[in-house]
Amino acid sequence: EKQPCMPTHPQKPLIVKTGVQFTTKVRLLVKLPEVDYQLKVKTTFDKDLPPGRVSRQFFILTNNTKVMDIEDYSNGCLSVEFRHLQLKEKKYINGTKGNEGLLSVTEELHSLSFEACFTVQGLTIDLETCSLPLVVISNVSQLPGGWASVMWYNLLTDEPRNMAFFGNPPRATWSQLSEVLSWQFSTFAGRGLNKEQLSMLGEKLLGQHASCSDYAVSWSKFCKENILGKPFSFWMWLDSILELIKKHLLPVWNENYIMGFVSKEMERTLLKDKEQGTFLLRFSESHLGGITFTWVENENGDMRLNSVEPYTKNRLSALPFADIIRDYKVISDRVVPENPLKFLYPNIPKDDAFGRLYNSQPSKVHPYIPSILIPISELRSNVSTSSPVSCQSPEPPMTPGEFDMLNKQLCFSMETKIRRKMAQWQ
Amino acid sequence: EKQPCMPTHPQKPLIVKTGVQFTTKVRLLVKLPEVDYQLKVKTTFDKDLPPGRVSRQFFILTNNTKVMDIEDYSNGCLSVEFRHLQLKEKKYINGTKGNEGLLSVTEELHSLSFEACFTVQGLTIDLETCSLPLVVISNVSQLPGGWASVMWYNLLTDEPRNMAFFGNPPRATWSQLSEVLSWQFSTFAGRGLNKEQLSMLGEKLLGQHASCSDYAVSWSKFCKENILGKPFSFWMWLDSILELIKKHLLPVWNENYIMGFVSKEMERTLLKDKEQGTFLLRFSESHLGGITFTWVENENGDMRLNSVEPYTKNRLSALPFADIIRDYKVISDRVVPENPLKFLYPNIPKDDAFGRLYNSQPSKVHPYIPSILIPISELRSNVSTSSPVSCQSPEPPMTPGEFDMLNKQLCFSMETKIRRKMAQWQ
DNA sequence: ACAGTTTCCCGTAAATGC
DNA sequence: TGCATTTACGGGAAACTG
Repeated sequence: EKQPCMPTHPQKPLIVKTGVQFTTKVRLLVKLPEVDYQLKVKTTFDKDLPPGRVSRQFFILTNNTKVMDIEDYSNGCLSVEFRHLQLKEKKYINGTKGNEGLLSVTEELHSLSFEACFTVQGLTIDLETCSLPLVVISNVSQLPGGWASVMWYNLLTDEPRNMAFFGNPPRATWSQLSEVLSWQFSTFAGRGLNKEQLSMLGEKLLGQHASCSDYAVSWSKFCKENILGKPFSFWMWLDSILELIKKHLLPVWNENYIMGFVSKEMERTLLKDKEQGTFLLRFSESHLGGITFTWVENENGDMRLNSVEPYTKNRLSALPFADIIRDYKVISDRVVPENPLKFLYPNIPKDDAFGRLYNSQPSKVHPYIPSILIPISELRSNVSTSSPVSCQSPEPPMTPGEFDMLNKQLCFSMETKIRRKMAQWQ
Repeated sequence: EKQPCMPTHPQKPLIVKTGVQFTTKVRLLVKLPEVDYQLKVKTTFDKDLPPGRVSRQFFILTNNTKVMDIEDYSNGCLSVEFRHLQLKEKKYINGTKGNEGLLSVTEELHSLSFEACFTVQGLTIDLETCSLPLVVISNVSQLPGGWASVMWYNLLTDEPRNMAFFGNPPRATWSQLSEVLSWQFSTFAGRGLNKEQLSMLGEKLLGQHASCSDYAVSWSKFCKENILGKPFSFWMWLDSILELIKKHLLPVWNENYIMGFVSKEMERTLLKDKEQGTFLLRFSESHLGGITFTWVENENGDMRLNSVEPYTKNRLSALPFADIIRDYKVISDRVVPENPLKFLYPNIPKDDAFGRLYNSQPSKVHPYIPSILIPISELRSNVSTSSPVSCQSPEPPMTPGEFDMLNKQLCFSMETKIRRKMAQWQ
């Protein structure tokens, strides 16, 4: 009967952080016969606790009762918006909390309930509804995990509230999952993932099953288990890249200049026959939130690929990425430093691609001599010969595989599906 | 009878930030005849409000009563330490707050009171004491202003609580003030200011009165009025330098490699006859928290001075200052870049001075080519001839003047005086 | 409109709990 | 002890408020 609207973290609905204000809205969808008194709505957190096991418990710190009002810009239905709500954890419930130890806090699902009661023609009517499952976090460091839960839940079930969802979470087919991943990039970074990029992600996540778009990925594989040999899971890695783009690479990403997700084999294949100075941009697979460039160098007729140590948010906040590309220099044995980056793959002259994105340095504070930071690599001749060519292209090999790209229509319908669901709560 | 001990911001006692925990301690200095019950102490914020005018009002959020205990490592006297105290502002006292509009929040003085009551041999005895004046802030951005107040108060009065002090604050002689300033640097940066540095500060603050160490500086001049032509006061400027040192320049400062405070004339005098490549380090006078180097260049037999655009905390957190000095390069018209910094004034070879402070780059993440940031200035030949030599040494001229350096003994006695006072509360 | 002041809250670091 | 989770709070920015 009523439609509640969810609290939102910046662009991330259904995640609430303790001690941070959130907003929620309920709408009464049925038209009531004239009610001559004001209709009060009360919101409660986790009203009906799941019977047995109880994990963390929270309560709403601030005032949780408000009167419904005729919605401004709408068909005159009643609605109420709770603002400045804030969650706090109940301490010392009864001894220890009975969490089964299997679920992490970001897999724990909660909900907001809304209740109202009114009398019409001697009839007392109780209204009640509640939100889609929420994830409660206490620090933004838990946001990626929480968001993974929200995505998985809404991707894989239509149940309005299955609080035990993560007790035995269903798998997602790669076709479903890749759609959501691309949607993440288009929503948060402004441009989705293309077929090739998704192909590399599929290989990374599925290995030998990558060719099968019906292959079902487990929740654990997606978000809980670490990538083999790395101290982070697939989603943590991907989300770190999303954050890097949002904060430091937005224009470059949106111009489609970042290939980003390329396997080692693919990189070599693409650059093999290219002119010296051809380069591409891709994300680090070994570290969280890093971007590097790989360029073609010609050494006595031998082609070889070099990659720079990845740039992370710290360095990028000192120096925008486009400027890094403009100014990057390699100096080998007291020769004049040279910028090895000439053509963005396949063959766009560097300045044609990045010219508009360069910063308008230098700064011109008069009596001073302007100074900029430039990134530089120093190659000693012994270093440059000590590593065999096969080691020059960094990071472990990825088995190439076929990958069924989702067509645009599917992609949109997915987007619509999630959007529709989210929209119910907005 | 009792000695309270003050809340502390990191190293800055007598300043309390709302919503942030602080600690305070009270000691009973007299030995009481055996008291067979526990002695409760209650602490109250601003217990006796000054009668008329009332400005902001605060209260202690957390539990404010505790039982005195025999102090662990001491002569067995009673003491109690309140931890996790937290201040919150009372809102909507009675309409508007009656602040006279003259004092800023960091000039508003407050205090903590401590009360206890006990009966001995039928006699009821009330004990009460209170703290030195406190400054309450709501954001760390107010810390410099608050600390200025604490310094000024404790420098210029021995009254234990004169809450109206800043209604008409006394002046400080330059001799008193310079001692405190030097003490600030030795306390927070590990090395005080020498005679020449204080001389430059004196000129900056006093102008033509700089030669007179008895000249009295007003509170307003020190902390409230902006420096002529600048959007900040003398103390805000100096404190920004202190912060810069604390966060980014500690080893360089403590090695005494930063001359720091040098007037334009003095700089020119010092460097005039020096060898090409001689440089000195000084703080920016035009911007908050900046450091630059000025070096000697020889151009067809003409000496000239160049200064680099000052480095501020943002750049220094991308690149440590010693590395900047090591790597700085000037490139003019496609010549091989050269580092113009050779000898730290007067004539210490650069690497002798800074060698130990260089970072141990590069980082060696194997498959990648390591990359570092280097600071670089590009000189176009037309630029380098367009500005007359007289403009090369930046920032407006400072009238040189004589300055009576405080001798070391005075310096210590000052330090002792403030320390003694602070110690009472610690 | 605006400046002084407070609130908000991310992101890092430290503390806490299990 | 180590890992998961929460708390603490500096710092930049937005919101507030006379």
